[in-house]
Amino acid sequence: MTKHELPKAYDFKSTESRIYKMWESGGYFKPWNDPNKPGFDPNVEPFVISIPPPNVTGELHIGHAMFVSFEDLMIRYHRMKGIPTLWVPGSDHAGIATQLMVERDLLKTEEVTREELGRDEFVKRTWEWKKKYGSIITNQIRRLGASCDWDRERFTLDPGLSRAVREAFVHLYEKGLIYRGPRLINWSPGLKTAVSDLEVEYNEEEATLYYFKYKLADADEFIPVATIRPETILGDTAVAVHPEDARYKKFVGKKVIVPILGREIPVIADEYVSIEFGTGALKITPGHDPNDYAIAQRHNLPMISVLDEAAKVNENGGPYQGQDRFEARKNLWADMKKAGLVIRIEPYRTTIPRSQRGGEIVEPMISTQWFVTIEPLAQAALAAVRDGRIRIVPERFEKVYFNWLENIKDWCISRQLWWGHRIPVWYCPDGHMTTGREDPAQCATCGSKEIHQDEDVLDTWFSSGLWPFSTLGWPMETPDYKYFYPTTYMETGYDILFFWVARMIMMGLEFTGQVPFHTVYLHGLVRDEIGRKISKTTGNVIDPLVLMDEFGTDALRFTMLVGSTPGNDTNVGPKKVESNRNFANKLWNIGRFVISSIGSLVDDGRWTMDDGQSSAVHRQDWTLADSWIWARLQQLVRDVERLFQNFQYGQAGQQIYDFIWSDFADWYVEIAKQELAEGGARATRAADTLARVFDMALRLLHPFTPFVTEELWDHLRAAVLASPLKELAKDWPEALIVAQWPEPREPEDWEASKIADLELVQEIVRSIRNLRAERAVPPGKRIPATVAAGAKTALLKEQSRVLAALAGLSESELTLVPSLADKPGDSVVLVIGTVEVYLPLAGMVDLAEEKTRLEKELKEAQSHIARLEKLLAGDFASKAPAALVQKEREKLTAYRETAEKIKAQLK
RNA sequence: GGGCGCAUAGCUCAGUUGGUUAGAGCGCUUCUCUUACACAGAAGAGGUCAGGGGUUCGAGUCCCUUUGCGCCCA
Repeated sequence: MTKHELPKAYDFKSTESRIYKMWESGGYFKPWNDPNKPGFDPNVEPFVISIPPPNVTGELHIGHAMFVSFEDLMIRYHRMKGIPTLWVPGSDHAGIATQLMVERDLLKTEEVTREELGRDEFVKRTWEWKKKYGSIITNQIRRLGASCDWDRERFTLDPGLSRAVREAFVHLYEKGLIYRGPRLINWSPGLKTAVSDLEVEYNEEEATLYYFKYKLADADEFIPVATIRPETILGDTAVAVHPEDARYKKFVGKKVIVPILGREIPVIADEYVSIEFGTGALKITPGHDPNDYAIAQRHNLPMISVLDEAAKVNENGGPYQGQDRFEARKNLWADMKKAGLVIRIEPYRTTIPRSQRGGEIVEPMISTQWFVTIEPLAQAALAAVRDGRIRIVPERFEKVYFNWLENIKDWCISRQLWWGHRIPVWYCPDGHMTTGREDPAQCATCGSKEIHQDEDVLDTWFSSGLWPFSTLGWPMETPDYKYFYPTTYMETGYDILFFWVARMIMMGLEFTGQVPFHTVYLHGLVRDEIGRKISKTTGNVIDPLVLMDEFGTDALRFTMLVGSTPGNDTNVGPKKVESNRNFANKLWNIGRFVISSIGSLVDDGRWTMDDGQSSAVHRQDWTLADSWIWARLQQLVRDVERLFQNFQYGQAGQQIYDFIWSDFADWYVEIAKQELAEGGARATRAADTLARVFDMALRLLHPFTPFVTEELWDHLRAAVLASPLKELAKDWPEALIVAQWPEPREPEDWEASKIADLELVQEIVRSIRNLRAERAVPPGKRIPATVAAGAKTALLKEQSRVLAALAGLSESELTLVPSLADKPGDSVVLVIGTVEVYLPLAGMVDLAEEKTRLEKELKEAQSHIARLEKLLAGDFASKAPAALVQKEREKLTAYRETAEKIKAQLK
């Protein structure tokens, strides 16, 4: 392998799909311990994630990129740890979304509505649509590098998963936890279906408050009433006042007349009414308002529906029948004005319920629907988190979870759609209901053969709630179900904690008797570059495909993963992705250097391998730089492990990034260049360290940026195997994706001192570079230097080549001595701790300027001395941990020495 | 109304058992196409960690409070 084969810049376009195919065809995405295969060991605990199923006909958006990045990272990390790992992919039929999409398409291409086609034909067309477009999203998820086991891909309408839905429904029905009946529900007039409470969004908007008169039936008096929705007057069945309201007390028990319609309705007293709010009198429309519905139940009031399924006024609306709700509002109000019933209107801000899909105003309506009695399920779900069987990360979302489940309302699960799981209930002419795991041939009550199935389908979330176990075969006790269930992590956005996570927990406990997963990890939502919510109307949609085309998948993934904290929203924009593309390129070029260095080693047959690779003991022939980078790497491995255990993935990624760029590339590689130039054993050792460290860095980085690391590692492995270092790679597998994860080990004695020593070298180099830049010494010019290094003389002599190379010193003119009798004239002096560096910059030394500079440094040292003296004189010395106090004492000593040196210079 | 989060460099954000010189990316200034990388290297400027109070030897970090912004639930 020579560097000629590696292009100068990382070309993700020619790499990503090739690598993905290699992984997939190599079978790396499949768990190595598989209950369906010979040699299966049931005692090895697997790591399992079920994918949050995307809409089958949807297209990739930035939210998908987010969860895929996190889940793939979790999966790859555990896989590299040698744990049998399964990531179950799949998609969701997304009832409303898909049906709408197909309807829209049919209208456009064939100018036909679904009603014209009929149910069977429409469902057939939708399946065709699914077959045609259903793989788009999964292919896009592949592009993100997702290492799912595609052989286990599932779809919520698959026969197996449909059987699970059927079983779940029948189970709840037989247990008496499912019922059907007329209730006030949220109705979407545009979609002509019920939606659940969660699918309605409430936003404060500008509205109008209409004040009008409710005339008494038997007196020439009226009660003033205000409403936002005048058309609901048609459905009023009472006017309510507070029992203590002095203004209206006298009217309680009397009748008032519904405007225009002339119906008489009672005036009732109820504590719910607020005396201060509005006029203090409330019209009651139980058929179209949830609060009124509750009041009506307390007072046994009749309920009148005045709107039909398209939100047009029905036969109960008298002259307004057939008018749209907003049209009727206008006309009724005009008529009331003519009748002298209008008081006034005023602008008013209030919350308007809108459909999450489409944004139309949702109408509360009485409708016969199917419901799940949710309370008992919620109790079990509460207990599972309370007693720690399920952990939610970050923890604060537990509170949100508790609060929702403690106040939960029955779940409306029927939808007036055609695309979905049809409710498995049949009716006979007498209205008896029959359900069962198999389609019935006759009514279970009366034996009638004239039965027809319920027209409605189930809420898509009803099937999604079964996802972690239905995908593994439940209700069948399949080998997969027995081994892989319960799953391990549930990773998803906090926005679907109620929609999905809570329901999976409830349903998992109810149907399988087990928690569906042990840990819920909630990521934040993606926002745009300046923190705005992403929406089509704002026009700030971020297309992950565009970002991947421009910067590569690894760059996008790294952006998703790094710089965010669990449960907090993340801003994403091209700038960030670009800088991470640069990181991938940096890594690529480090790789080119490492690989070419290995490639140019001469095999003289004298190189023998060390014992152990990942936990290498400190070697006699290691240079300071070798020891330092190895010690830093061990620190990194420890930190990354700790951070992964705490779900601090972003922080872990940041540290790996910093290590690779700031330690390995900026310092070790630069030092290694000079050692490689020396040739012989020294060069081989440097190449050995380069190879070892780079190998480990690639392993650590792999879960974050799988493509570039895999590609580089393959080249690295080939290069090592073809070099005198070949022993190093003798246990490496054929692909990084299954390479062993670096395991942390306890710090060894030598590490701290080697790190400190190299840090001194770094400080000296930085000081010299700084001065060179300030004095505009030409970058390429090698300058002489004299160093009085005191106790550090031996160390710095050993590092003289490194110093010279990194600081641009002339090695032959570099003098290192413990101390100087006379300080060199016409030079600039740098004081670094106890080390003095003299740079004879002939003609560039301005004595006054030097004095100012040194005085400034002295002042800084003295301020530290003062601070530390004060600190150490106080309670700190007695109360703080001894090691810490010792550290501060050493610092003080060092500053004092520095100050002395500077003072001597100033004399 | 209840709950939660956020406020740190010009911008976007890290900083999780409290440890004394607060970091990154982008942007900015100066220099360099040095044989891995200009998608780069070197040097630099830039922060009273929203305000106030408290706990502590020690607070960006813990507690209370005020202000502003955002989200969720009703």
